[in-house]
Amino acid sequence: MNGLSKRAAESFIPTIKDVAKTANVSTATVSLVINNHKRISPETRIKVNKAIQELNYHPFRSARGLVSQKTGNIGFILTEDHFLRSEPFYTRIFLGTEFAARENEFYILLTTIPSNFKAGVRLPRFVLERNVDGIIIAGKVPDYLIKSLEKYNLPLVFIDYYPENNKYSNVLIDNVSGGKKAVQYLIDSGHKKISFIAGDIQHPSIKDRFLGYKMAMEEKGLTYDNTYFVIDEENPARENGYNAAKKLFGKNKKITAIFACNDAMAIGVMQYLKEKKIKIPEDISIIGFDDVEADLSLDPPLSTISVKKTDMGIEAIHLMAELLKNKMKSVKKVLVPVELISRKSTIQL
Amino acid sequence: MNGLSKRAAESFIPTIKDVAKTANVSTATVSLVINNHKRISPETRIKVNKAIQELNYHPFRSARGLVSQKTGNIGFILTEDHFLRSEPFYTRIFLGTEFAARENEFYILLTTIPSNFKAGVRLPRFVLERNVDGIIIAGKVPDYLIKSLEKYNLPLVFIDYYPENNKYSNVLIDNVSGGKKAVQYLIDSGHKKISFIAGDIQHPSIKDRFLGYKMAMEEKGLTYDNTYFVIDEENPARENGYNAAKKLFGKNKKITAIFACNDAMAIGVMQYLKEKKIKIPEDISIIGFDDVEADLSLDPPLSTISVKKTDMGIEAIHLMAELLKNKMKSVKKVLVPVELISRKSTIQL
DNA sequence: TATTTTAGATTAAACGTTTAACTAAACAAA
DNA sequence: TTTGTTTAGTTAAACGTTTAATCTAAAATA
Repeated sequence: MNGLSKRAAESFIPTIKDVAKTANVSTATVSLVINNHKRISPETRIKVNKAIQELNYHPFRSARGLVSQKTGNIGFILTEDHFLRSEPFYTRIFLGTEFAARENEFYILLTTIPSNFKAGVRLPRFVLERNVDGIIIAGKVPDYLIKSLEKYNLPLVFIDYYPENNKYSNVLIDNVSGGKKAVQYLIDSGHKKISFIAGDIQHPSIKDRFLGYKMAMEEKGLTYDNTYFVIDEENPARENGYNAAKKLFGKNKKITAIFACNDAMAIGVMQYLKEKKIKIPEDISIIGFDDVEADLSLDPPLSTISVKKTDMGIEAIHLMAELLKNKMKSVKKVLVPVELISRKSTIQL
Repeated sequence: MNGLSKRAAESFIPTIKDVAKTANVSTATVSLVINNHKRISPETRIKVNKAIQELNYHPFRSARGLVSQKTGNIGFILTEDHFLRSEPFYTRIFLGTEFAARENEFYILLTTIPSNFKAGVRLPRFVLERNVDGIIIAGKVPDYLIKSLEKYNLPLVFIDYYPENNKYSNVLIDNVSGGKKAVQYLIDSGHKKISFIAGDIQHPSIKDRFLGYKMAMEEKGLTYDNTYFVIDEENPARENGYNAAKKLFGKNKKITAIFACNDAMAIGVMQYLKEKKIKIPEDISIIGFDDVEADLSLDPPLSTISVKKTDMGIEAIHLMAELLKNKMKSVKKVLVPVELISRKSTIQL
C-alpha cells in the first residue's frame, strides 16, 4: 500500500488529502496553494506543486462548488421558438458563446423556455439547482422571466434584447446604422419609393431599424408617409411578411423597393411577389436584415444586412467574465457592427 | 424568525434541512423521497412533498454531485479543427445533442482538443475535474486521446467515427449507401466515366463511401481502374480537392463526372475546374457528400448527399442516456440515413 | 404468548473542498 | 527582557447532500 486513499485499488484518483500527505502539509495548505493565496512560502508552494504534479491531482468540481457556491458554468437561455426556428440565428450566437467560453474556462449550459413563459412555469433547472454563476439571455423573452430570475441574484447579460428597466449589460446589433445602410444602398441604386415592413414594432431592435430607415430617407431628402409602411404585424415571421406585402400593395402601387425588418419577413414578401408574378428585382428590389442561411437558397438570393452572430456571443461572454471577476456592477453595452451584403434581390434602377 | 436556515435574511434558498424541519422528518427521509426510494410510506411522501412545494425546494446540484459522483452533465469533444472549420458540420451535430439533452435532463459541456492531441497535452478540464458522467466524441480523434480517457471509466459514445478496437457505441452516417446513391444518380443521368476523389482514405467513413462507389459501378456493369481515382490526399479539405483534381486530369481526360468524398473537396475541385475553364455541369458533373451550408453559395450550387447532422446528435444522446441508465454495456451502433440532394452541379448527359 | 420478520423511519458518517479562527515561530520595537 | 507584530502554517467546522447501518414499532409467524 502507498498509504494513499482507498480509491487506490481501482484507477487511482487522488484527492486533496493525498496531496497533503505526499507534500507533508495540511489540506488547508494545499488548498491555499491551489487558489494561490499570498501567505504561502515559496518553498511550500514548490513542494505542494510537486506533489500535485506527481499525483496528477485536480480538484473535484462538485466539492469546490459545494463550499464556494461557484460552478464555473454560465447558463444560456433561449425561447423554444428561437431555438427551433428554421433559420439558425440565435444558435449561431450560442455557438459564439461556446467559442469564447473555451478561452475563459467556462462551460455553457443551454436551455430553452416556453416562448410564453409565465407564472407557474418552472425556471430553468440550472437556476433552481444553482448550477450556474451567471446567465446570458438571447432574444426577446417575457418580462416575467426576468422578474423571476432577479430573485436569484445572478449576473445577467442580454443579447439582441434588453428589458425596459435597462439595468443590465447587453450586446446589441447596430440596428440603426444597419437600417440606414440598407436604405442608403437602395437610394444609391436609384430607388426613391422605398417601403418598410415590420412585425413586433415595439421590439427595440425593430424600432431602431425603422429609425435607420427614416434617417437615411431624410438625409437624402426623400419623403415618405404611412402608405410606405406596414408595421403592424404581430411578429416578424415569414407568414407575416407575406401578409404585410399583401397589405402594402393594397395601399401603395408605386413602391420600387422594400426594406424588410428581417430576412424571415423578406422571405414572406418574396413569396407573395412570386405569387403575384411581380419580378424580383426587376419590378421590386428587396433587402432584409440578419443574413440567415436560407437567404442563399432563395431565388434570387436575398440581399441583406449581415449580422455577426458569432461575435455577439463572444462579446456576451466577455461581458459576463468581467461581471464575474471584477464584480463590476456598472452596466455596459456593446454594439456589434453590421455589413451590407448585396446579392441578387436588389437592382440598380 | 421562521426557524429556518440563516440564509432566510436574504433571498431565502431552502436546503434539505429546512424541508426536513417543515415536514417534521429527518433529512434522510427527505432525501429518500426526492430519489423516490420505495421504503417511504405514502403519508410521509405526501407530507414531504408538500413541504418541498411550499418552500420551493430544489436540491443543490454541487452537493449532490459531491456524494453521488454524478453531475448530470455530458461532455462533448471536438478537435479544434472540426469546431473552427468554415463549414458547420460538427457544430450541427453538437446542436443536435443540445436539442435532445433538453428532454433528457442533461447539460452538455463542449470542449475542443488540439487536432494532434498527444502525450503531454492535458485532458479536457471536465474530465479532470470529474464534471461529466459520460463523453460524446464527434469526428476522428487521435487514438491517444481515447487511450487517455479510458482510465476514467466514463461511458463513451462516438459520432461519425469509431476507434479500431470497436468496443464503443456509436452513431454513423450510412456512408455506403450514400456513396452508392451518389454514383447511381450519376449513372442514371447517363454518366459512365465517373471519378472518385478522396483524402484520408483510411478513415472508416471515407472507405465506406468508396465502397458505395464501387458497388454502384459494379451493379451497373461499369468498369473502372486506378486512373479514375485520386485517393491519396492527406485529409479531405478544400485545397486537397483542388490538388486531387489537378492530379486526376493529369492522368485521365475522359471523365464526365466526379464524386468527391465530401463537399469540402468538391469545392476544391470546382475551383480547379473554374480556373481551367472547364464548365460545370456541362463538361463535368460533380457531386459531394455532407450537405454543408457553403454548397448553396457556390456557382453552381453543389449537388450532394445530405447528412442529417441534427439527428446524429440526437441519436448519440439517446445512446448515452441508455448507457447511463441501464448501465447497459453492450455496444450499440446506429446508422443514420442519407438523402440525395440534386442541385445544379450535376447534369443529365 | 414469545419470537421473528418487516416496514418505515432515523442517526451519523461520508463525499472533497474552502476558510475563519487559531497557533507557533520569528522578528521588531520598547 | 518584555511585548507586540508579522509570517506561515494548521485545525476544525462548514457547505448540502446521500446512504449504510441502525433503530423501533407493528405485523407475521411459531
